[in-house]
Amino acid sequence: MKVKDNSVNIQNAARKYHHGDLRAALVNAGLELLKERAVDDLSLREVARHVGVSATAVYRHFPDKQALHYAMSQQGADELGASQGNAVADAGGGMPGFEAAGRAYVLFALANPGLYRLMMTTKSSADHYEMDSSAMGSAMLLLKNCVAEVLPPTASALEHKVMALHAWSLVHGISMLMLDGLVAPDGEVIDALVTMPISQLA
Amino acid sequence: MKVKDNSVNIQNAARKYHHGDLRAALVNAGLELLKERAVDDLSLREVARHVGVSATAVYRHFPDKQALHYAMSQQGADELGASQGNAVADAGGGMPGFEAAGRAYVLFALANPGLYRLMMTTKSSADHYEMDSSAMGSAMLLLKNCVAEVLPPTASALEHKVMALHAWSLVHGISMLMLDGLVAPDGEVIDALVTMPISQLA
DNA sequence: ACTGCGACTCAATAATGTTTACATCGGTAA
DNA sequence: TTACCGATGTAAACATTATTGAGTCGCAGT
Repeated sequence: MKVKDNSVNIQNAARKYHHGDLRAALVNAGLELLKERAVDDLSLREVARHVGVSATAVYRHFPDKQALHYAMSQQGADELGASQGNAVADAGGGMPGFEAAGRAYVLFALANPGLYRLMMTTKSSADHYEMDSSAMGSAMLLLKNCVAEVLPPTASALEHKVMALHAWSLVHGISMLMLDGLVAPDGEVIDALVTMPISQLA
Repeated sequence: MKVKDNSVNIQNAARKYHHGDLRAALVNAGLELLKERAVDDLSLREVARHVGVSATAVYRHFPDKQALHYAMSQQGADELGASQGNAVADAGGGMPGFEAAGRAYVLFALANPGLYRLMMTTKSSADHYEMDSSAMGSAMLLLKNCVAEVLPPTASALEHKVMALHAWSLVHGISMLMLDGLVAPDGEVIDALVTMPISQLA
């Protein structure tokens, strides 16, 4: 998320002093470890060790552990957004696109349990009360677009909001229930939930 | 919040050696602290301190910290179930009861952020893949009953399952979004989500 | 070559979860 | 009553953690 990168001279490719973009390396290592550990079993020191750097080096790039978590969360949200974007494009937009986005959301959560939990647990720094901003920004935007494509042009802003909320609540709910082992991760059930109620809302 | 108190003879009232039902006291202290702290900022030692007992005493009643969490989670689920039960009864069952249960669920989550997060995060010990068992047992049962009251008698088992899943996913989703500050906790929005889609499903 | 500053290391601190060995209470059986 | 024993609690110790502060190293521009 660093902004400056107009460099042209030798060995640029971003700030690269001793290590070579430690910040990104830390985030990636963290995401890597999150594939096998739960977030509570993931220590700052272990991430640093995994990158081959002293534990305190982390503090040159993040004010504290939570900040690292937030960065990881953001990158996860980007991946999720990209995955959903592809799904929507493949489905050709419209209502099938909407449903595909929902499926992609749940599948992402099931494929990345630790990361998904982190994404939903990590508090956005301040009080937002806006569906944009937050780490889930890009995914949110996509959701809004899907809603806009599905609802008739006469629909009110409230209707848009409620439909978006409904869809998000639904996919988040199934995801968590399946991650927690309360519901078997059955593709047919996912399909049933993602398609049925949405089409009735349109 | 103490439950058992049918005592007739002198100082029985369950196992009470040095302290007097430490286990319950620890769970209650944990729940108390969860009202103001997040679960990650809640240490075993602090709970013990709050009860006025050594930190290692906890291990006479719980094998580890997670077990304490699980016990707290269970008690929270019971409270939630009771709250929903009252709501259903007040609404007189049927579809209004179903909606009332949904509202009660979301309101519980908003009133107990730390506890609710704990309840959803705490993994049930083994792999269940059953919507019963788990800490959310009583709430689950209530949900099933509501669904049974609302669906026609001809509905298949799958339809029951999907409708229950849909409802739970929905209320859980709104709850989390509001707890995370992504959506303002507006009672009207809650009502809109809880009532509208369910009635369309019936 | 010198200097400054950004990126990193080392050592230390307070706090945590958990284990081990020990103390104490209360009921049971002699 | 008295001696015991297991359930319950304590104290000390250990490994690990997040975070801080005082340094060290090396690239950049002068």
